[in-house]
Amino acid sequence: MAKTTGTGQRPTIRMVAELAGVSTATVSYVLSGRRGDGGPGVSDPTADKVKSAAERLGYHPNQAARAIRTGRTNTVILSLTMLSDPWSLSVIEAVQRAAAPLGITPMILGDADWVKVLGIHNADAVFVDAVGAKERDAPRRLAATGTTLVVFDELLEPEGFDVIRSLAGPGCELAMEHLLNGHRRIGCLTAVPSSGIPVGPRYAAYARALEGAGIPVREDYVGGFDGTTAGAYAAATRLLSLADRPTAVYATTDFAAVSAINAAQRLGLAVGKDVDIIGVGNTVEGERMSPSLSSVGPVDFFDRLARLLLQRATGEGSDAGPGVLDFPWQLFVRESAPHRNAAARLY
Amino acid sequence: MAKTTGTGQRPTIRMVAELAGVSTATVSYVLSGRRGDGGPGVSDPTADKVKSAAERLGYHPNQAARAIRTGRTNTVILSLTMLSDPWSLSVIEAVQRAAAPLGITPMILGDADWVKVLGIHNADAVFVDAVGAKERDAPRRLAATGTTLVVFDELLEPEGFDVIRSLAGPGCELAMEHLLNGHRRIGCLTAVPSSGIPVGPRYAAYARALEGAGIPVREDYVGGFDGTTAGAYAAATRLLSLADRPTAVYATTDFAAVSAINAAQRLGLAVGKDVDIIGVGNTVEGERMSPSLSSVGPVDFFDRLARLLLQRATGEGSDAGPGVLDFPWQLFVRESAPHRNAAARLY
DNA sequence: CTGTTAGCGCTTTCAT
DNA sequence: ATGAAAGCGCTAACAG
Repeated sequence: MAKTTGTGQRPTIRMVAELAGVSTATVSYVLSGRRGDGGPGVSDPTADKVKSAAERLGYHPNQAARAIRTGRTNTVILSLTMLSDPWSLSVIEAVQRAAAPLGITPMILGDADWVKVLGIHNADAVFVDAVGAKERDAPRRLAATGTTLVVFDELLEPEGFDVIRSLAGPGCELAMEHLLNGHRRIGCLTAVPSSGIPVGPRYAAYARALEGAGIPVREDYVGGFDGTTAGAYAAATRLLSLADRPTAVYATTDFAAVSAINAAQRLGLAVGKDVDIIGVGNTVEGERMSPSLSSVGPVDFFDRLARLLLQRATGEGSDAGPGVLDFPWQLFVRESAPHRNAAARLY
Repeated sequence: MAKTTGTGQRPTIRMVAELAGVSTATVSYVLSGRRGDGGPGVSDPTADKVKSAAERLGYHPNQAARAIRTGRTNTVILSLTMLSDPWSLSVIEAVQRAAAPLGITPMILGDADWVKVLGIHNADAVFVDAVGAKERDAPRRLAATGTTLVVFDELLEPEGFDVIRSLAGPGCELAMEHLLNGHRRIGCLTAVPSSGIPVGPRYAAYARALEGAGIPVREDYVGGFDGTTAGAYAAATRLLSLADRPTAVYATTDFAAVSAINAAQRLGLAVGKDVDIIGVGNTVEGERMSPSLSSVGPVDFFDRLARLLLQRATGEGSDAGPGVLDFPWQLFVRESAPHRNAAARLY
């Protein structure tokens, strides 16, 4: 078997140049694009020599070195907390689809400690899916030192970086309105911080909607959990095991709603009949499961997010500077919480 | 509010040097470690000047530039197909735990196209969780050009890279033996390629074990699916809806087993009683769910994998060269497929 | 059309 | 104890 490759070291542009009998500049030119501005600028014979030399050596330009010169890494970073959440997978999928044709590689950062990492590593653009309470000014600082950021946050104002807002509040109210049209005993599943008190606009919409309907918030109807699938499952089981269990459950994320559906079925309840369950986020997982999950979510969210991120990464799209991107929300009525009317009320 | 940061450009070591009134060499020295070999080599006053200058500028050394000099990126790449699989999450978690104290950042590559990416981007070490049929020689090529690789594969031989084997075959036989001790109608859930024919050692163990027990493989007992959670759920539903449904289900991955449990419960079957379900992989998700999932899996797998990867990344641990790392497997009997004896047979 | 050269930000001898 | 300077692999002016 021919030993086609070499020494255990990565081939450099210089080795290619030597093997092809040309200068490194020519190699760089041939491999990375046009020279100057106008005409062709390369002869076919030389180009071929270079290409075959590169091929033989298994040469690929060192991105770190290229980055240091051009300032571009051909990389975008996705900082994703909760990788197990289908929402994250949808982000990844959409960004990958959009990045591939541009020769840009999406790298995923599962680490919660994105602030430190982004201070050190460079990417053409970075998406951050959650800024914690202690890091509210980190995006501004990072943006000031040259990091191109797109953050997903309901409250942050754009200061040198883009903010994506999903308008979850109004969206979640859609979900609650849907349930209130047929239910009065409505439970809630929501991830809670260690303090134990529910927070965030998605939970707020629950409380506000109940209040608006003149229904007091029952503490035993609020199932706080730790953010894990197992936790959601346990919380749902507790809710649905109550003597006067809720006839509907509003979950602040789709994945919690999926856990609730599984828990309900385990308890022998017919979802969409004995109990209605609605989620938030409108993930494909929920859409595909059986019974399919009713949910609310932004329209065309992931693709537009991906488009913005890559536009920022490439610098293309002569759009205006950083700003806010809002997403209109919509109600997706499916099997787990069908339409109800007066005749089909569960109370 | 004081405008502490500057121009929208990342501060360089030169800016720090100027602000501190020292040379770039000194800055580099202060911030990255000892100079020379022996004695201290830095005076406290200068060190302080440098540190405070760096602080004020929000300076962090540019990793790309550092990489080009040192050849180290302080990065490991995890190439993970099937990010939704809890197995992948366990890998990520373990590697992050092990990498953090070393100042190494794990980057996740969700892209299936790892060969191309690894040819371009550098990392101190790379873990690859699956090599497809068309890429069998890619690891060797990459290793020859200087990439430090750890691949997870049952068959590949180490040629300049490490191979991790889980010895799934013998492990899966453990699972089947467990089920055969109480069942004769045993179904199988397994992801199948587009060809539609089940492959791989995990499925082979199923067929072999049945054969060994003198039980023919029934085609309608083999639930092939597309690798997604939803697909596994559908396949399990089909299996368990058969007139003479299997009394036990062997799933070639834990996540498929979890789907099977959900499907069984949806159908009103008591898991661990009416039907036994066992998985492969022994993930924490399975362990924590209710009923807890019986499974087989390697012992201490993720931590040892992480240890090896980071050892390769740092070059520490004066171990021998690349080789094969085998993992002994073990049966974990939990609620979804309890111990059975002659008296408790379901046939 | 091709080669020479400077320099990106950083580390690292080697002088001082 | 500190600084000057070379050079990592690459790209981009500018000559030729």
